[in-house]
Amino acid sequence: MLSAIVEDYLKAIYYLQNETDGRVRTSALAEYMDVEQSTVTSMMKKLSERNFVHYEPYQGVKLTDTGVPIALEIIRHHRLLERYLTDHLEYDWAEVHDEADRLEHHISSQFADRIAEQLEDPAVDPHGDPIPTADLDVSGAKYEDTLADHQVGDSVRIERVPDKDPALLRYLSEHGIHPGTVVDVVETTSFGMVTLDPDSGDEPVALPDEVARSVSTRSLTKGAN
Amino acid sequence: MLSAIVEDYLKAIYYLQNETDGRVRTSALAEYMDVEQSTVTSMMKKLSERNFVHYEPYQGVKLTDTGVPIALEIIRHHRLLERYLTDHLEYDWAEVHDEADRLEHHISSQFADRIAEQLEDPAVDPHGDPIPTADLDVSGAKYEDTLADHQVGDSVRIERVPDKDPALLRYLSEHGIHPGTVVDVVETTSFGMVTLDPDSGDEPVALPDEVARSVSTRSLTKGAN
DNA sequence: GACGATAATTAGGCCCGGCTAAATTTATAA
DNA sequence: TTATAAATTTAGCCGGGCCTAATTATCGTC
Ligand SMILES: [Mn+2]
Ligand SMILES: [Mn+2]
Ligand SMILES: [Mn+2]
Ligand SMILES: [Mn+2]
Repeated sequence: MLSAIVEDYLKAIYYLQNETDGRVRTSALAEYMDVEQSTVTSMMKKLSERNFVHYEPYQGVKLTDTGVPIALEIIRHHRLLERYLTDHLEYDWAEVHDEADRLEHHISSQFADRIAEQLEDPAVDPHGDPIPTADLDVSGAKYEDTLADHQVGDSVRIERVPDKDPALLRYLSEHGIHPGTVVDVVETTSFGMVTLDPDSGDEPVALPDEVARSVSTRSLTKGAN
Repeated sequence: MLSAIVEDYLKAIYYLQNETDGRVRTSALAEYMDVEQSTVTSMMKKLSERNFVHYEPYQGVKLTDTGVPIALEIIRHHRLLERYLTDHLEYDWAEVHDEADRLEHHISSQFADRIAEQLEDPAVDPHGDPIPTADLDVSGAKYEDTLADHQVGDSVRIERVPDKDPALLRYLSEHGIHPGTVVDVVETTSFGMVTLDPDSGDEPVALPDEVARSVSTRSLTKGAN
């Protein structure tokens, strides 16, 4: 019915419209999908034709009520697969993304349901991203702040890390940073660096601001300054 | 690198050339792949171009030494997946074929190796077909005779059943026929019917000759007539 | 309010994997 | 040996998903 490519476009639009909180621009999609803008334009016309998106020339696109559940279904597949690969097939969390990104389009919903059952309906994937339920509810796990939003001295719990960069994931895991890890913010600099001290006893870790902004957190205690 | 379609053609050629023991004809491939003959012709030219097959116009094709391991790799994926789906994900053996036929093209070799490890390197899939080893050795499990080759009174063990027809698989499993089942041949008719009496105590089962010819067996004891 | 930079779309083309209809080759049988 | 039937290939087309180059729209700035 739907090609893997079409599904990937819908998923990309879903992500981007939740980030920018509005219409998704052709340029943003082209960058995200790693194709030329003209390719995006022609694809948007087709998706619009099929009623998956609202498309206004020169103004960007937005998923329709038909498009959203398709995107969510694929995201459910993706995150369940990541969870399954790490929990049952000994994958490292840095390896799962690519495998899940292919398989998400080819497993049946029966397959998804079976692995969900074996995993006992997990709420989040290995990177802390919420897994939509079987009826595509995604209300759980809205992360508000990030590592970049805290003050020196704050104690915070890591909730979610970006899942697409294996090098970053390996770096984080080498320094004991996972969803669930509690860290103290020990330093922030004017030139864009955040230093964390994990409660686990691991050595302090330094992260550039851009990374810090992509790591979701929950505030535990405010620092005493 | 290789499209799922190309992989399916190579797999089909592999099957057909082992059945007919020679060149695979355009018509046979067209039938098997459910496409027009002209489609097969143009695909054979491309596969030949890429050195996956020897193609002689009007004479059919044969896999090259480059083509064979590609086919075997996919067959390995297919059969490992079938085994995994039945053993670890509660699939019925009648359901696994379609799922495996899609996923075989999209799992990494890492994925294949991990499930092989979990299954402890199984020799055969749920239908009794041999699973090529990681280095693509397929010397194990060569089945010589079929249900149609036996005499009334013979006791035989079922070794392998055809895996593509869910209705047949359901019928067989309802009558207690699986690889490993031992049955007595109790009747053969001139109008193409074989009747079996399972040792398990299940009721006798009747099968048309064409099905009987597709069920591989091992002879245990000759009947006393 | 017009101008230039930037973003987006259009035009036209390529490769893939299908199709139908028309040749052409091979096989069969008189 | 030759005619006919059957199998196969060729020719030409289509949709999907990509590209480059050319055109057009939008937006921030003077
Ligand atoms: Mn994907
Ligand atoms: Mn993830
Ligand atoms: Mn397949
Ligand atoms: Mn099988």
